[in-house]
Amino acid sequence: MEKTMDWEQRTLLNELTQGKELTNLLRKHLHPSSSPETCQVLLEKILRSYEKALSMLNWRGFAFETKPTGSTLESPAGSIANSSPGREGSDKKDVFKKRKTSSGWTEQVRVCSGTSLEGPLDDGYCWRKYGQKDILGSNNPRGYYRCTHRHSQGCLATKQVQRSDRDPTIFEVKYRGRHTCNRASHFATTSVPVTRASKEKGNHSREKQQLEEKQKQSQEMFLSFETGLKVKTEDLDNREDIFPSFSFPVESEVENGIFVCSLMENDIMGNLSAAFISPATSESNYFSVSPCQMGSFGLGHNVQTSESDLTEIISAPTSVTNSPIGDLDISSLDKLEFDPTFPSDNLEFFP
DNA sequence: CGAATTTGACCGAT
DNA sequence: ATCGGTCAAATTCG
Repeated sequence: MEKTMDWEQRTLLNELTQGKELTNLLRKHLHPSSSPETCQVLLEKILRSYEKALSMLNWRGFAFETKPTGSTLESPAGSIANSSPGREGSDKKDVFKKRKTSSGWTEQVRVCSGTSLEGPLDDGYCWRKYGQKDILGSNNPRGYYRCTHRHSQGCLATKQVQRSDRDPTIFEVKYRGRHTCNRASHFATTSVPVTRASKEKGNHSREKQQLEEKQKQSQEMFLSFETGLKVKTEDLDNREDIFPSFSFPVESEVENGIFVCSLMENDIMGNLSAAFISPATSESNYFSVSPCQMGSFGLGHNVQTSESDLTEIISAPTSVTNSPIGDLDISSLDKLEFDPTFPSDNLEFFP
């Protein structure tokens, strides 16, 4: 029975089941005799479970294909039957069907890689590359990444990274999905690495020209995001195919206070929706997330919202040792100043 | 040897 | 047929 489900379904089921069980537990603890802390903890867990489940649903666009469960059900990800490399047989996963893939990118970030041709710095999460594509009309290929903990924790976050055509020091990064993993990343371990200096893998057994493309993601994300980040977001999915805004007060587990960009993705559609997306077109709201000290420059600016998808662009000057990025226009930074008062480890939007 | 990347094929949408 | 996103076998990395 469960054998036949793919991991997504299992994860989803697990989360929901867990939510239910936890809720029951909570009910038992509702007596005055119980400690409020316990309840609090349970509550958090419950929320997290549901959050995760919701994000999965959101992610998959919601379209399940009710399938005669229990029988057959090919081998989705595990693959058993497909012995031949090219899978033409085509029993693929249709357990969940993807809905239009077009929209759904939550946000787009422009990242200026610090030193000349470094890769697109790390954002504090562990990503695993799962594809790369040449994009029509672009000179540079686009790389597709998903959270390393996808299978282990069911974390659905993904991102795509593409070097800007115009300015090769800039990477456009689009994030989608929210991290539900415990960002197992270290970051305490990296003791202010300043020099990644020689990352020269001397031997180029195969020199595709993409050595630059790789050798990025190392664990020094620290410097990367610490410069502060301004984000502007807006609704980007036509509400109709989005989840009927749910709202958990959720207040994000900001345990480490590492940057929290990801947190808005889902929230945008979910929690914050009511608050933020009203006049869909306006270019009004932005959040500013400025996790760390040192942010001495944070210029945000927005470019135009893209045609249909309204993913917008935010610029995140992340640089290592660099002066405030010059290439992004400084035109509109008056109003967006950096607010130093921002709590570093607890973000709360909403003025 | 396990984990991450590379890369061409597959697939859904257009 | 084309394009963008994903899969997964093969390959490389650590």
